[in-house]
Amino acid sequence: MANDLELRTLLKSIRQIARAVDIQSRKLDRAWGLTLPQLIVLRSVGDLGEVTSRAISIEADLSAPTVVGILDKLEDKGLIERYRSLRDRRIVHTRLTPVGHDLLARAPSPLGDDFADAFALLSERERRSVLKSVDQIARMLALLEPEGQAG
Amino acid sequence: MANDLELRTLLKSIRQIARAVDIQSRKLDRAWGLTLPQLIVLRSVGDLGEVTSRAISIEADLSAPTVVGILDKLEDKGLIERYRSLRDRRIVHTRLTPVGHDLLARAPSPLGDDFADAFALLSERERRSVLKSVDQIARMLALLEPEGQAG
DNA sequence: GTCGAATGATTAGAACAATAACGATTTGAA
DNA sequence: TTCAAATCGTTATTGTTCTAATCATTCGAC
Repeated sequence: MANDLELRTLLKSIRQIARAVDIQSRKLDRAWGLTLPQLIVLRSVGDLGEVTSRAISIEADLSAPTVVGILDKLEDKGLIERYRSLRDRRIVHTRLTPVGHDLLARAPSPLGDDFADAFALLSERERRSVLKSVDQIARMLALLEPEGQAG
Repeated sequence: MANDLELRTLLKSIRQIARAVDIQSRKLDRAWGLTLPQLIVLRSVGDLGEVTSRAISIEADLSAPTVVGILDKLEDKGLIERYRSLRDRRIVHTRLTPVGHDLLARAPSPLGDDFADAFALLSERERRSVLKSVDQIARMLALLEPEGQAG
């Protein structure tokens, strides 16, 4: 079956990507004191304004507990601040501090400026193909998540 | 810059993939007692025969310490066994036990049979495009790894 | 008003994964 | 032979991430 070989190749590429992203995250941390997930969450806060944890969770594709852990770290670093909603005291809003806003403005491309440059060098056709394919994989994998999707 | 938006989209897809793979790994663990990295390493051992840790590390795209940790778990489960080389006592060889061999033969597709089915339904043209694009991203990201790559 | 269900955030626990540091062994040069 | 360098594997430490369980609060039925 040619399919099995293709699946192995695909899995290997996916693993390489995951590993490279992880390594890039550590590099980012050494250089900027922010890991990749932290930068992504910080960005989400910057994009969404005074945002609930749940909204960040959806925007950043991270589970709620993961978001909380990252927000804890960002708060420790003084980049964000949290406060409970007066309307509904279950809800916690998050917003950037001036320091966080400043850092976000200076932050590099999350996957690294080198990667961003390399990506920019691709033709528009190639970029489109890449985006489409990666999105396709993401969708196909996401289908499996909800238990009992069949029907 | 359209590029920035594209990079964000790409990053988001990559994150979705990473998360879906992680969730799939936990599902695999519940059903088979093996996480995805464990299955991948077990596969590598099955493919490569009596193999050194270093070779597994390269084949499976995992750091040496990570491989050791996974081999520890596989050994605890009785799926592999390790023994020091008589020629060079620094080297540790790994091989499948009969139990490991049997489990490997029954193991499901690492990304899930549902995903494998969905992938098989794609046209050959689509599959090729996906494989090419994902490999392209993997290569572009891998370029950044060696420190001081700039020439 | 009161009790149970639903919702939002959080904590507890377990696994993967990396870098850095270490120990053991081999190799090669003096 | 003896010591330095290289190599292989391992341990220590830190960080991300999930699921499951918990706490506080709100909403709805009565």
